[in-house]
Amino acid sequence: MNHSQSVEDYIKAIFVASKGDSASTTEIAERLGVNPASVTGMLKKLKGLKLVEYESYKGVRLTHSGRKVALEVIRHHRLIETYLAQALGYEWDEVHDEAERLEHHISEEFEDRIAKVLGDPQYDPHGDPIPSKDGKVPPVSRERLSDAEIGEAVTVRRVTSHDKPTLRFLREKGIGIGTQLRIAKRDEDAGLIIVKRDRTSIELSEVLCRTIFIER
Amino acid sequence: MNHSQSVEDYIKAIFVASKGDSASTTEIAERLGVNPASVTGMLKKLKGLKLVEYESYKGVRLTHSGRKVALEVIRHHRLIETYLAQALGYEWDEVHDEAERLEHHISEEFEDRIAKVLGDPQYDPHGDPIPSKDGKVPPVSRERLSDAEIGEAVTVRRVTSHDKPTLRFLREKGIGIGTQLRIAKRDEDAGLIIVKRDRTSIELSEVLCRTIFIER
DNA sequence: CTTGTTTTTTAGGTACGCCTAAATTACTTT
DNA sequence: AAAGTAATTTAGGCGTACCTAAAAAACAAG
Repeated sequence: MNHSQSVEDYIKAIFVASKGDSASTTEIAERLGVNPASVTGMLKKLKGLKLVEYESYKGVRLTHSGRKVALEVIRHHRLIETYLAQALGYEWDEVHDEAERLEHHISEEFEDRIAKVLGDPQYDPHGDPIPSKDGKVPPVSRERLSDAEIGEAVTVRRVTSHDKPTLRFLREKGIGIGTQLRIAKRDEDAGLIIVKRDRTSIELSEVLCRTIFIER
Repeated sequence: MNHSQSVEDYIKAIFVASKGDSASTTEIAERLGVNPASVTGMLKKLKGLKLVEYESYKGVRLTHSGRKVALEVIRHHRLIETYLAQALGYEWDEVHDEAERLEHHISEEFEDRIAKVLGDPQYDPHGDPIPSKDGKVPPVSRERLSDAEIGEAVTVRRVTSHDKPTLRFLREKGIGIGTQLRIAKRDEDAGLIIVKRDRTSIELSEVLCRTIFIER
């Protein structure tokens, strides 16, 4: 039940890499900034811990208990991010690194206390869902800003790009979770979408808009 | 400027072990729950990092820069303890372990933010002084409750015992930092000191009273 | 179905921080 | 000053998690 920081990092990486099906050694290696050869070694260890199902050359997937570990780590991460933003005034582009380091070192007690102070939040500052203690993941929007029609009024619910400069850019433009936008124009050639927040118009790249999830 | 958790733990242990003069290998080993042979190895490493002055069989002492590291780690530890107590409602007997793990993993940014939220506190929940960012240590009382005279009225300023059951006992008796007490009686034979808090009288062992520092 | 490319694994090695057992140095006592 | 005891260091190992280089398996294309 208690795993090394490395183990937790691998499990988390496997969880996000294997959307549904299984994850490849290479992708895990890339996510962790580690050599593929090192991943192979760790996968064998994780198999021994019964956290993954793994056969040479066939990819990995989390076991039930591996998935549980992943959700716990992600819960820690997102709760900490939320706490940093709400209680300590961090901006949404500043929370990730701090949470990344802290997530492995807080106790159950600490987790419970910050969750309580925050009123058991369901979403973190990026709109990412915070798994509950019993492993339930709150629902998320699957509609992308990039798919919205001209003239539509939408509310920003989630931003999956965690790139710092991008998040800072959005913040400076006054766009965050809960912001209301209207699609004003699209420039397909330049790959741009022009949106309006109140009366100000903002140019967003199509690529960025694919990471912004909305409610109509 | 950035050290491993082990290095930080050793430096902290050396700092507290070497009150004034130099620390012995054995004492450091005991404090860290580690084999003396392991300490020797680490001391050589620390010497290479210029954090300690060390010659075989002669004991260790921190260099200027080692002392700086120690004060930083202690600042982290005590700030976190204070934060846990003030912002998250931890009791003074619950803060140590959590702080011990977190102290190595918080950023400067985090340190600054919690210090600010707390209003740059000078003392932690046990009354231990919190070194300032530039390495100044606030003054502490050197008068022990065990040395107070019968009839004297005193205020508790610091408890250096960090033993959990002891701290819990004091808390349950309503004794904490800032509590006013009057020395009612002494039983030298039994090694007891009877104090009064408001109208209730409390029996404390002489040994415990030597870890309680007061203001008269 | 064979060849070439990509992915993955094996083999061998490094750094860190710990361990035990044995040797050495320092300290104490007579 | 010698002998015994205690503290410390040396020597040799272990586990974790990483690396590079080389071998092997899987995949893709003609």
